[in-house]
Amino acid sequence: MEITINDDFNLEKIIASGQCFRAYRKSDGGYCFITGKNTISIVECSNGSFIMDCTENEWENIWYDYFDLSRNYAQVRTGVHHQDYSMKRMAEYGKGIRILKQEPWETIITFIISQRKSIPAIKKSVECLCTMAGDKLSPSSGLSYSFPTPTAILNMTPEKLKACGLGYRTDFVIDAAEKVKSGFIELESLNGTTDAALLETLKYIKGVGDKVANCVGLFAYNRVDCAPVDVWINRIIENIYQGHNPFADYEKNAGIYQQYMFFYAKHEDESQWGQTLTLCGR
DNA sequence: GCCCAGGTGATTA
DNA sequence: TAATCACCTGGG
Repeated sequence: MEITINDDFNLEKIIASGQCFRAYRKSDGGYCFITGKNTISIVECSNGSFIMDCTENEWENIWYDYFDLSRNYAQVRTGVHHQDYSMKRMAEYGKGIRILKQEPWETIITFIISQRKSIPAIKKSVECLCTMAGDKLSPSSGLSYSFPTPTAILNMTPEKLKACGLGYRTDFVIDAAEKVKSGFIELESLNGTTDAALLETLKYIKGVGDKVANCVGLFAYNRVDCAPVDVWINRIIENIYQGHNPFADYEKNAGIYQQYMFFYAKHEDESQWGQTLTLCGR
């Protein structure tokens, strides 16, 4: 089907904004995403519309929410504080990014794995888990396996988990699987909780601290006021905001601004930050 | 071969 | 509360 999207929607930036670890750009220029057992391939046309290999029904029931299409990001970008020139610049730089609504279970595990790892290493570990313990999907896209369930993870031996490069995170992943499988943590029912309760519950899992919990809140539960702070965000706060965390001033959409900031920090050469941002006024 | 990567939890003062 | 440190492993 073909569709026109009248809002920020840049697949390249969405993938490069570090919120998902399995989506990728195919050699034919199409972009492939996966959630649960559903995969989609999207091609952008020269006239700005998009062609996807799914039915209208699948688009409306799965992908519309996955890409957070009910939110107007162009409008969100106008919410930058008048005097915050740096943020204005970063939001413009990251225009097209959207906050994906991913599977909570997969998001928990992938972000536990992400600690102290480079992005290529994270992707490799995640694909290894899927290949070893995920369900085989009908071919058509390059993603052949779903993300393994808690039970499937627990059926792997610790040795096999370690073979995916999990290292000391192996115990964390097992702990997460046990807490979810046993029902100690009910991922579905967390949808109705407050942010504070959600983060607190997630942090019962070993290896889930402030940063990972906020990532899960933002990228799986669509809590766009959650603003995870990692080393890249910290570099901007130290170098541009003189140690003051600006997200306190952006309450309800803080997580979206955080994502613009992360994308900027990650992709704009650090030697340019001062010129592009600080000299922009303030 | 070295350094460090989208953090966290334990330990110490 | 705040600061310090070890931690598996692999990519650059």
